[in-house]
Amino acid sequence: MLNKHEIIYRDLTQKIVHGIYQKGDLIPSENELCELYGGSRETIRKAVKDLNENGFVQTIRGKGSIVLDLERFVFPVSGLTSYKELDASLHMHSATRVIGISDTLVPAAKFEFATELDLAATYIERVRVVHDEPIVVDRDYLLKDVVTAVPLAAAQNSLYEYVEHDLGLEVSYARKIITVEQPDTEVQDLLELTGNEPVVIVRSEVHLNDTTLFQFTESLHRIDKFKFTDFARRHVQ
Amino acid sequence: MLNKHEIIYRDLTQKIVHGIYQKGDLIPSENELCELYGGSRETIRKAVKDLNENGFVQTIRGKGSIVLDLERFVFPVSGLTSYKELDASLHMHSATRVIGISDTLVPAAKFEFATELDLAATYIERVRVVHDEPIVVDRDYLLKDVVTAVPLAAAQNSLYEYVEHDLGLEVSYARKIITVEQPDTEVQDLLELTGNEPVVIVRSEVHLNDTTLFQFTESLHRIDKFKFTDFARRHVQ
DNA sequence: TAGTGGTCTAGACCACGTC
DNA sequence: ACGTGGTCTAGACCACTAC
Repeated sequence: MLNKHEIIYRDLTQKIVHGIYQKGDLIPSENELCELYGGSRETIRKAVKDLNENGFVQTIRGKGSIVLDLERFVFPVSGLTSYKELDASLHMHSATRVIGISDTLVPAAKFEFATELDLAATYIERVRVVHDEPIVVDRDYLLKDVVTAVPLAAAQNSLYEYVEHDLGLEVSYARKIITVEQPDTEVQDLLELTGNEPVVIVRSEVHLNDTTLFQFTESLHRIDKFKFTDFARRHVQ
Repeated sequence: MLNKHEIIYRDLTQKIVHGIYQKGDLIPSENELCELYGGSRETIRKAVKDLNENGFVQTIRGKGSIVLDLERFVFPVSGLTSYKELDASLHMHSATRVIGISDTLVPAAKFEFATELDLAATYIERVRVVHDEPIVVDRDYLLKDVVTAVPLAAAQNSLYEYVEHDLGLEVSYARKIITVEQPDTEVQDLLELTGNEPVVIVRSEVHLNDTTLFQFTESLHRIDKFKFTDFARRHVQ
């Protein structure tokens, strides 16, 4: 069940995406939106705030909310979105090849935020293939404390769908570190790297809603296929 | 003048940073905060929402807001923060070397979001030096339509301070694209690159509060010094 | 001056966690 | 049952923009 402000948000984004409100237009004023959707102003304002934060509109005091030029859907760096979801929203027609699932300990050396040692985990290694080219190697460590086992089908389809839908866990937030490094030989093979190119590595530490540490992830991207985008707002400290 | 919810937000962040509320603790409940700060619940909730979004706490329904482990201050990828501000908040002790200021047209080929051609701009090229090592080359194009001239002192100190404080403009949002590419020879020289290493390039298109396009930026980072962090929350589409 | 967004309030009802 | 956060309301006052 969606909240009222989410329903309003979605309706407005749809109207922007479908050109009912066009780039440069003002969307209806907050008071008009109150009448249109039958909501109070604070509720409408939550929806409009989300439009702002996601780069759909720019709100200007005394004037209104202007629709921005949105050409937004390339690979996002920030955010916490599963590969499966990206694939769906970007229509990438990508395939996933599962290299292996096994039991290991989390390699604490790789994850500087890993404070505890000898964390038992299920290790999943996958390659993302787009147009027959390997683009990304994903290495996931799901902590045994939280997820006891991972079926192959979940790794092939979507880990997050399994974790959230089947297990009923709520993935909530992550800390990420992005670097550029020389890959090990296994990754060189998997990504079919010929020269000595480095790869972009996004390492993250993912937590559940109740702050439980649940997953470490390493995504290794071929640099020639790496193109991330971001929409940022200025918040002065 | 700060808003009430901003004052409350700052006070709470200070208490977390200084350990008055420690990692794993619950901060006072929203009702208690209402009494503590003499505000209504929606006002307190705005402050707490900001704490969540910036990774200070995790709010759990029926339970409270738990202080997270914060080791947050490395170079952020997302966000829109000037180098000068990063320098100050990270205590990087960096220096800026201004290579040149001149008049040019914006090289539209580099910025795929640059729709119009032949935009007149002031071009500023700078190198950021930390511990005597060149780390980043910043290339800024400030549109002549908005900023007629840039004094050398502004380039040496902080462009954003000049633009926001002296000119009274409000920098508001940006679209960014992050890639890894081979640099041109000038950048190789400036960054003292010996081999054939690529660089990380963050290109952005920056707008003012009133949606005016105002600046194009290209930041070229040495990959061995590149380490970005991010705090991300999951928002399911 | 009228309309816009920005902030804040006091109160209501609900869903969830704890005990 | 009680306290927690999550949502929504109706109304107020202010600051800014446009005319």
